[in-house]
Amino acid sequence: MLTTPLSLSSDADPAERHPATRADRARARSAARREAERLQLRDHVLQIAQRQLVAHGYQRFSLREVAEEAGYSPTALYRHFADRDALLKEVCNLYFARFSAVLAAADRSASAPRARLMAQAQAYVQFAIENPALYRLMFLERPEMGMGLTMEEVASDAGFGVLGQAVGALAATGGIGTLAVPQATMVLWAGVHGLAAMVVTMNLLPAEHFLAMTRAMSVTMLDGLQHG
Amino acid sequence: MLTTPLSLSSDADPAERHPATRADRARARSAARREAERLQLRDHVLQIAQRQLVAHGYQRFSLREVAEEAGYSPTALYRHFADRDALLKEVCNLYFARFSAVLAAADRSASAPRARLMAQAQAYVQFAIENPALYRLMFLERPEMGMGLTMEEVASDAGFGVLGQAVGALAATGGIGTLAVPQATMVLWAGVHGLAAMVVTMNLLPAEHFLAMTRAMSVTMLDGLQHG
DNA sequence: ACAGGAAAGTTTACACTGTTAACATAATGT
DNA sequence: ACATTATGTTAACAGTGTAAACTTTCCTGT
Repeated sequence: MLTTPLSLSSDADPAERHPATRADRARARSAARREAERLQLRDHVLQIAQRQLVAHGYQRFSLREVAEEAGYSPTALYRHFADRDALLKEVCNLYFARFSAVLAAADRSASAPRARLMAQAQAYVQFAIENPALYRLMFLERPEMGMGLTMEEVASDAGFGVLGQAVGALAATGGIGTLAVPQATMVLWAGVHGLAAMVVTMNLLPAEHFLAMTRAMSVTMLDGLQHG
Repeated sequence: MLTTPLSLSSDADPAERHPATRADRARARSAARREAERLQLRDHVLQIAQRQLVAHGYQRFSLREVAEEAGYSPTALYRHFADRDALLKEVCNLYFARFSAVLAAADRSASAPRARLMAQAQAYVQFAIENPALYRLMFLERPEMGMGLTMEEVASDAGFGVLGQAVGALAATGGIGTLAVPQATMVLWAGVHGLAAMVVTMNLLPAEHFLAMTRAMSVTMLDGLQHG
């Protein structure tokens, strides 16, 4: 476990591109192939886990069922993931990247700071509407999974850099009153998070309803920040 | 099961205050006593369940453990509660009353509509800080338990009558711009709910932090409503 | 007063869950 | 060729919620 990645990395070392013996090359390629297989398996399991998570929801997500669908015995997964929570954490991370990409795309869809923030809020709630189980896992159920950071860190630049930057841009145009940028960011985030939490919790109401409410909330908060 | 409550209610019928025979009176008192015992047991179990819920959190709440502490076999509770969720729902209802009482008290602590809403928001988050497991159960985990209502119904008069009334009072003084009262109520609720959800989810941060953020959020939203 | 029946509770059992330990086996490094 | 490591599997443990069958206790109608 220790030697394999080391020999692999030393193989990638440009100083020794072509190892001396053919046996060395074969060994390196073998290790690389095994590593690739391992990663492929991890990806496969992660995809199944993600599917089952959105299908059955967090509460009924079962490690054994994932193993069964993947074609392994229940305990086999423990070779690749520490435990159930570690597996879910990886699913989480996958979607965290996707989520911040969605927010970034929404941010780019407008130019004025206020419009950027409105678009972000809309995309934020839209994500929660489309992936309720995932939003729940990321932000409600297991906070350690989503982030081991404090709220300020998150708001500043860790995962929600786009939000913080847009708020900064708004502040530059005088759109923020007395509040500091981190505080304003947190307020905006918490407001939209409240709507997203409602989306996730009560899945009965139509999506448009929540989106309309998101608009109302966004303009209210932005107006409030301005005339603060 | 059918005859007992009927005879009891017919006993309470003012038309026949004193039943004819002594046997009838004895029978009625016996039924009443048994009913009282039953209610007392329910209360006992509910108190234990509530204690274990706040102690271990929702995820690790176990029906069997409640039964054990109450001194019953696991399946005995099924005579009094349909299933685990029904039991939790009753715990929920207990605290729902307490919660709305807290909000009402906060509302009475001030007179101006804006001050009333600020006080309610503070009390709201304070409740989440003090009873995270319960807030989670009531508003995050099992929405059907807290309420089978739509958001508008809740906001109007079902459980959050105090909130809706305060918003109405604010609207009367012209404190609300273009938004209608139900919408404004929902926005305010969602904003504070977002903070409460954060409190419940990441229990690491100090309470004062969240309370300060609650103030910032409240003034921002109220300002935003006014200059809408 | 006594048979009949409902109510309350217990034991047993089932189908699950996550997780650990012991074992098997195949691929690899020396 | 031998030892080791990686990758599985099976067996087992301690939990969980819940349903069915059985006991016991108490109440009721005749």
